[in-house]
Amino acid sequence: MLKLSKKVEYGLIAMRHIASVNNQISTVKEISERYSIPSDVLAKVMQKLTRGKLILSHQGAMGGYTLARGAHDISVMDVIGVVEGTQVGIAQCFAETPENCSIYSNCTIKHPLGKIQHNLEQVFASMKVSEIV
Amino acid sequence: MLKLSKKVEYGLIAMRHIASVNNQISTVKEISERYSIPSDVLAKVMQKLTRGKLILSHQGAMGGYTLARGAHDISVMDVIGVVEGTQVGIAQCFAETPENCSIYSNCTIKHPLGKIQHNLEQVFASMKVSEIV
DNA sequence: ATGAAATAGGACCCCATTAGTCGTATTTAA
DNA sequence: TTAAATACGACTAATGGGGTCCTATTTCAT
Repeated sequence: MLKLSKKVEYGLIAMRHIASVNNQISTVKEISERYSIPSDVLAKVMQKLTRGKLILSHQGAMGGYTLARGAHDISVMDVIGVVEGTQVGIAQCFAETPENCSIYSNCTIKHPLGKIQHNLEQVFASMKVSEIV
Repeated sequence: MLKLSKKVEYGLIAMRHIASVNNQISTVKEISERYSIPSDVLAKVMQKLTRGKLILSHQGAMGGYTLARGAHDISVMDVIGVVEGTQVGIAQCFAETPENCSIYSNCTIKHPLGKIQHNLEQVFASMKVSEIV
């Protein structure tokens, strides 16, 4: 409950890694071996980060990834949002299909949860990749 | 990802309900019908809240539950902590068995995640049952 | 030109956790 | 003594997270 997914963890580790080598090109192989991350899983995460424009991919031999912008300009929230297609939602009522919640119409805690949700987002948004040391 | 469990939602709804009827005795039947919550599930949640000393149980006919202290003195964090036996941990490294994490020794984001974890706890701790309107 | 090294991405499976159900025992007011 | 309530363990079903496998595509280097 309330746990980050491995995908997000891997994404953060990878982003930090690239930043830590001064944004020199880094490969999935290199990162997955360095941090003991299953390479197939990491590969998919990198592809999502690419589609989300947080990193740039360089295809072909000698290829790899670099950051798309400065590490101070990418937040943990950005990574979460891109890696998980959906935005953070601590309850169904903040997901795409609120009606799917079994108690939606009778629920009395939607508004306070919304406030909590907002505060959580701020926590994630305030930490930047550059601060992950 | 990062979602509260139904148990926690049910617990919050129940706590709020009891507070909203001025702490008069409330039954599982009453609450489960009012909010369309499966009564067996709610019953177990109430038992956990009782064991966690957030509410008082009154057994036997005409029994039910009341709050154990003022609604201003019970936080969302309290409810989460009691309903989920374990504390909130956004990653394995903050659970009872950190070593279970597949990348523990090579992980570079333990410290920053710890900081985020702390901030999240503050968000949950700062909202009280009395504020759930 | 060709082969090797890299990203791109779909299909599939395993398993742990969550959510819910069922059955039974116990307590207590009327 | 009965009915209404809590207490609680055992079981099942559903969901999602995490991981593996396979193939295609791109591009550098020889």
